[in-house]
Amino acid sequence: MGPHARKAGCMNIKYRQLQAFVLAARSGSFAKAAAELCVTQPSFSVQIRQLEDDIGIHLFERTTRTCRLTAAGQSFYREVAPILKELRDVYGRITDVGAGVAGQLQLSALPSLAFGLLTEVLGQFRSRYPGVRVLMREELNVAVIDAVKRGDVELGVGSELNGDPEVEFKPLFRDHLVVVAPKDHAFFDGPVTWQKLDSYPLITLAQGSSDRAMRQNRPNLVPAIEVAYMGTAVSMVRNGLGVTILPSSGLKGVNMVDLHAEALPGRACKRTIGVLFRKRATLSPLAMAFVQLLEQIAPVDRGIRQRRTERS
Amino acid sequence: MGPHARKAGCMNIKYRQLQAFVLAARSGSFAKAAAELCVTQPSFSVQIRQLEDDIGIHLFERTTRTCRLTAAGQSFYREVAPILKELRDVYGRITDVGAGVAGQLQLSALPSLAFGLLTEVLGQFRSRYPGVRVLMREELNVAVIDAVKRGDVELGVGSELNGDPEVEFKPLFRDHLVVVAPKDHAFFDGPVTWQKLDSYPLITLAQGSSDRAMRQNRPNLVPAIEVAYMGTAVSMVRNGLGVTILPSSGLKGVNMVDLHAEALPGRACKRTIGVLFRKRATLSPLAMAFVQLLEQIAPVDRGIRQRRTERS
DNA sequence: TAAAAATACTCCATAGGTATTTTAT
DNA sequence: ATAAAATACCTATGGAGTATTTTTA
Repeated sequence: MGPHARKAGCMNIKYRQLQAFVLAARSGSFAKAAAELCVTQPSFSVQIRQLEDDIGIHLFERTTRTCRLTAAGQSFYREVAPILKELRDVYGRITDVGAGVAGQLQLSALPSLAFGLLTEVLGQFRSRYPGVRVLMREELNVAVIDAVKRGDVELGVGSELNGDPEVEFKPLFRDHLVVVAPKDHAFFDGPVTWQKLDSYPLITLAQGSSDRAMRQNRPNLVPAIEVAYMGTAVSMVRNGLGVTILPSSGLKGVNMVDLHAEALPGRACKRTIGVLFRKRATLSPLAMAFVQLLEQIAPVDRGIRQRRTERS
Repeated sequence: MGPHARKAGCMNIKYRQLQAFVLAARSGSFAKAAAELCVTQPSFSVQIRQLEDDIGIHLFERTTRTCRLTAAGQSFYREVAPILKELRDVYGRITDVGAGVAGQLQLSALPSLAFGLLTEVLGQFRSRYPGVRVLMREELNVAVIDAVKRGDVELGVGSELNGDPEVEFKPLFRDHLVVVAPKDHAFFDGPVTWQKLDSYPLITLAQGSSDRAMRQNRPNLVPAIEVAYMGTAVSMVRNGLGVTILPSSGLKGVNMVDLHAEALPGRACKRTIGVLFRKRATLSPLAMAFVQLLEQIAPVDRGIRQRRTERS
């Protein structure tokens, strides 16, 4: 300890001393308690003695053979023991969080990703960290970035968009819009273009990247049907109601039997999907593990996607 | 730390680390918190770092300029802060007890002593330790010894009687029975004897040392009046109802105006008054202080008593 | 006599200090 | 440029060890 150790209100509480006291009070023997604390008996004796010196009162009435609590010791025990237990519990919990066997991971992702890729990643994540609660929000890209920026979630998965100065972006893979239609549909006779979409009933998602791209590439295009969920759109396509535009990353999560998807050229049709997190925030071990899993799985995922979309 | 430090269930909680964490969380600045904790900033930084290492999770999201709690840090703070406060409170209380500014002193004394001597001692004791609660029982000598022996009270004041092996006795002064009568009473013509008591109406206390002595020295003596309190007996004497026998130590507490007291010879008329406490129980600082005061005041007290009783 | 606590001492880990560097505002 | 945190290094306290003594049941 330094030259001017004890100043205003600095009380010299030592956890070990209190722990030693509680153990001794419980077992009624210094030797036994010392064993429980994994220290030698002399060391233990010194701890108790120091605690008594610190607080200025004898807690044990002892001979060399026995030790029993004094009146003060009893009341101190009754007060301290439950507090120490609470402290141990809380400390244990946070340690569990540190070890990844407890805690929670809050993340926000694009609905298209939540559907396919993230479901897979989360599956592995949960088997690795069964005790961890995952809170996943599914929202539009701007909302994802906003949630990350405000600290509502630790991790976001989506595109960087304009790039916020407070948000870090770690790219994972390229995503592109595809047209989905029945396998033998006339749409796939020749190259896929935005113009061709004028000729068939179009099913679109009310919001999202495909909607945005459509407004940029073909502003006058009027969708025949607008739906909220990708699954709904794809199902309608399978039943011959029309064609739809989806981000390639979302395909994995939907049933593509009898359907075919092909990349759509044009502006705003490609984007880079990645992980978003607060700039210079140290990621929790859980978040880091999650990102690592994402990095492992995402490229594989992209491989599948390209095979599908590049066949024409 | 020794060779095999960390065994079963030994978690390495450090009060200082937690205290540092709570302070930093509160002030949002390591430097400020370090000042509050009366340590240098580097030392403080190290503490926080070590806590984070111990629990395996980052509690602060920090740059060299700022530090704010991570999500885990926030929840840890909410859990730990109140526990630490409780701990400080409890520790503060027991320290107060140690310092004698709080706590309680339980004692048992003979009624005759409680009246005079102990009232004086307690006056000084209370002015020295205003925060200490004193619980005084007034009871017969056997009950005093019993209370000490059973640990109901820490200190007893009375005579040793037969001497119990579990009870330590520390003599203070000699006490003797005196006859109390009006100043000019015929009783004081010539030496005081038990025989003479036959000739005057006797007022006695129902129980206690005077009663016991009477049965030994003059078994057939029948008291004219039996009362419960010394004050009552003395008042009756002053009003000419008779004479009474009291222990000299009790005289100080009663109004002796117009009265005179003189020592009574015979068996069981003298006894040594002292402090009683459990053998090899370490006395609390409060009890020790009390005993010290008793030792200071008791001899003075005895002096007064002797002057009064030896005048004849 | 044996068992349990206290004492004496030695040693190393760690808390705390000072000086300095880094970095974000 | 400045202020705050991090780093590096040194010192000394204290905690833990072993060996021994004391004391009482």
